[in-house]
Amino acid sequence: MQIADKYSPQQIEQKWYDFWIERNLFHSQPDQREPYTIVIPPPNVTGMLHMGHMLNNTLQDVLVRRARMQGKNACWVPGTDHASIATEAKVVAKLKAEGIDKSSLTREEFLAHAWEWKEKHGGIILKQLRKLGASCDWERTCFTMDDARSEGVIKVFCDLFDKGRIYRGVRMVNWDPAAQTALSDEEVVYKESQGKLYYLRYKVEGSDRSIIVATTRPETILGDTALCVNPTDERYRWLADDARVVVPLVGRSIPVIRDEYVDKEFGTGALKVTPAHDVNDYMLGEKYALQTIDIFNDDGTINDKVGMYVGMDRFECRRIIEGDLQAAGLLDNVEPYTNNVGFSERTGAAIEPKLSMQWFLSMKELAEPATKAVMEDTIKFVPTKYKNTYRHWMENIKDWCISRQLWWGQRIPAYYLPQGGYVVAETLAEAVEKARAKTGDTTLTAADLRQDEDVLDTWFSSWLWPISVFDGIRRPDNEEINYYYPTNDLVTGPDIIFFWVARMIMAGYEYRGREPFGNVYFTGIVRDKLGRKMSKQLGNSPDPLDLIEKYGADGMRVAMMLSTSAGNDVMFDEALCEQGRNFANKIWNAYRLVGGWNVDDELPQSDNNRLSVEWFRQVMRRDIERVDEAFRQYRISEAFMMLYKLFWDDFSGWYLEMVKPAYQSPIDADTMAATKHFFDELLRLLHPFMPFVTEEIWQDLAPEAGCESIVVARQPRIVETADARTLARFDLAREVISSVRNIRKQKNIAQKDTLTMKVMADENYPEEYAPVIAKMCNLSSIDRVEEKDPAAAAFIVKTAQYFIPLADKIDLEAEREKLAADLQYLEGFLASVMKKLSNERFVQSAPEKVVANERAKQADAEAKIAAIKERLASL
RNA sequence: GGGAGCUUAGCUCAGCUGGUUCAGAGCGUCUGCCUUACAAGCAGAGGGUCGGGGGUUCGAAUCCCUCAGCUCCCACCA
Repeated sequence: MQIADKYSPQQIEQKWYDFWIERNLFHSQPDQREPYTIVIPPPNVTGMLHMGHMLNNTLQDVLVRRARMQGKNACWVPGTDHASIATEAKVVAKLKAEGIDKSSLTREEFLAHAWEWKEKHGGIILKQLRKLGASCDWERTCFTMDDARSEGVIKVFCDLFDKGRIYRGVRMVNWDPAAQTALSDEEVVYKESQGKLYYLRYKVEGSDRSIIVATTRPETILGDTALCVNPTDERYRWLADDARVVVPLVGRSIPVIRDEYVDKEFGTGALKVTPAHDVNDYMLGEKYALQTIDIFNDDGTINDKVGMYVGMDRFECRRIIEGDLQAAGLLDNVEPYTNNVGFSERTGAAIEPKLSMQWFLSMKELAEPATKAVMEDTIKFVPTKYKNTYRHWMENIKDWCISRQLWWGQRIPAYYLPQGGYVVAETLAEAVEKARAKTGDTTLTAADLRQDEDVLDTWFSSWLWPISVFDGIRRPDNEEINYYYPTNDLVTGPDIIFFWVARMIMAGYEYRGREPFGNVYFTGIVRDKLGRKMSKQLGNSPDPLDLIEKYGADGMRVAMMLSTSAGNDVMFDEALCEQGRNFANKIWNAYRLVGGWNVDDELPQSDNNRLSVEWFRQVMRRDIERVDEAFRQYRISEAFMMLYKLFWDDFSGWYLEMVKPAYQSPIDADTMAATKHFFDELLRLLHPFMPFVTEEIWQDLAPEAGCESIVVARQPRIVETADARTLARFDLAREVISSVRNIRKQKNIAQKDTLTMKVMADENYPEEYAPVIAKMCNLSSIDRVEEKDPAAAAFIVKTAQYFIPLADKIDLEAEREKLAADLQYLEGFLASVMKKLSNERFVQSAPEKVVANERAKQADAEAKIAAIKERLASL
């Protein structure tokens, strides 16, 4: 076989992905096997693949490929999310660039544009996932706004409405003036921002005194309907109980109220109350029956309620009003001030608290079983620290504002009646029926009904995802949902634990009566190697597709595995991709070696080869067990690291070197068969992590007739635990080999120069490995001797002494120094052991095992010391 | 303001309920090698008083207290 000495992923990855797809190897349908299911966290339909997706989807693919190779019916369901606000914002921007204003379009026209955009840009991200090697069942690709999912959403809305869980009402909500929609609390991110604190002068009516009020938002004086001080505040004792003040510039007379809510320490201890534009002020307004004046239009400009600054943007207004207050002598002071301002997660606009009519979902009852599920580990969180976060949120859960003033999404199925009131129904026809029943007016037709303009929050569809992808909402008893639900593992980021994870759990219990998944693996955030978040502005976010192009998908996946541990942030460094690529190349070259061997059927298996094979068999057993255990604990990168070392060090560095025939010499059939078997097992173990290079080699290795791909081959399983003695004895041999190499290096003797070795053996001499030692060290002979050889380079492993006769090359002084250093260390070590053993309290209180071990250490150290002293004396 | 977590080699991290090789791994660094699988490699080496201080214990990286620094989540006093 003539193959390149460098592995070229670019040439083979597409080939094998196509092969897998042609054979339909990722497709799943219910059968007798145990199912293993993952639903993808649906990325935004018009999104692009970023490093976070790479991490997340690599992990999912590792899990699903491994499950598939364990003989489970593995099903990974892909799909995308319609991402209401984000997508609508993109479409609006695109139309604007074309000179089309959204407000000039009808709902239907706008949606036509939006669907067009979705068809054009939608699903690119899923194509990109194929480059990574994701083994999704593409036939099952879903979209949160396709017919099946949308019908499910509407059905759930109606159901929850009928159950009395959904209500409509006027509440203070987070208003995004850019998107012009309400947002849920979770969609608001608070950031510290540099602002000013303005001290405004409110003149007291019928007095020449005034009250100074500190505020960060002077423009909201237009909506002031009261002034509030703390009743215990001495500074305001002089105010009459029914005192009134005049709003600066506006001239409106407002009452002074007294409430404990006001913090005397802040500013001047006086608070202006604007019930329409501040959550706390709103509560005060309710409590004291204050007037509510909403001064903003939906886009954040000033409306005409007050007749001042009309049409001006809120921030512009703030600037102008500052000047006007100054000019009127009503601005006492301005100082810099840092405060937390809420911004829209999607559009970045500063949130405006706003009173408006919205739909809400009552959460308390839904939260109960969902909280329990996680706290009692029916659903396991990895890492467990997120249980606390989860519980805290669930126990303080607020009702969910589910309506959005957008067009891109599922329209709320509420229909308003001409005579007032409304009905909620899954279809228009049903709505007409309900309307007739409700009003008694049998002449009502569809044309008389007006459907609510709002759509539902995107998360109101994604919370159903683990159910809806199997059509379990519309057809709750279908074969698929019964088979695949609950899913097994969910891999996602902790940033959407409330948005998504918690709500899926609630929906799971509400609509299936049980958990939607068994385990939730939280990944960290991908950062650059300096620890900064990846962002477009910083330009520190590499394009994953470029990296795949450069290092191969396997290299990329390895980079992800090397940099992650559950729940910790990922410090990504391109050097890790390089390491991944190098590893793929290592595997490739190991195969070039083995593939190039010629078998001689007549050749008997040498002791060397028999020993090597037996040793490596034990190594495999030991490591497979360790890898299994790591997977059980979801320590996935640790599992990978074990395999990395197993392949690179034990297999390539030791085993292959041990059995490698001399140049152009043949190998015996038994050893070749064993080596191929090991290689096959290693490839299977590595396949979930590195699907492409393993398939490429595995196909050539062809270990299994009738199995078309490593994708559906089985993971190696151990039937017997590793023999610890074999492993321990080999470790001694390995130490001998290292020692000889050291001598060669010190004396500058090339590997090709043959040496001989003498051993003063005891039970710590791994004699059975003599052939291996001889081969690895290029020794022509290993002889047992009873006497020391003073004219040789010597070393000691445990208590056995080894001598390499070197004629004139020994440096006695150097050896003496080294022995003296060893001696000193060992004596110190022995002293510390003796100190413990001579301590009665240690001997009494420590467990027997520990004491016995200390005694063993003592004996061991004493024997070694004796050997070294002996050696020193002979020099 | 409330809560959670982190601090171990130059970097990224592992060290589970205190006691074997408890001070580790990978990468990087340094040294020597183009030895017919692989220089994307091989053989070696150096490197940390486990953030500071105190305590419990025969024994602490591991448990407790305290101080310092960092990160995240929740709340949102204008």
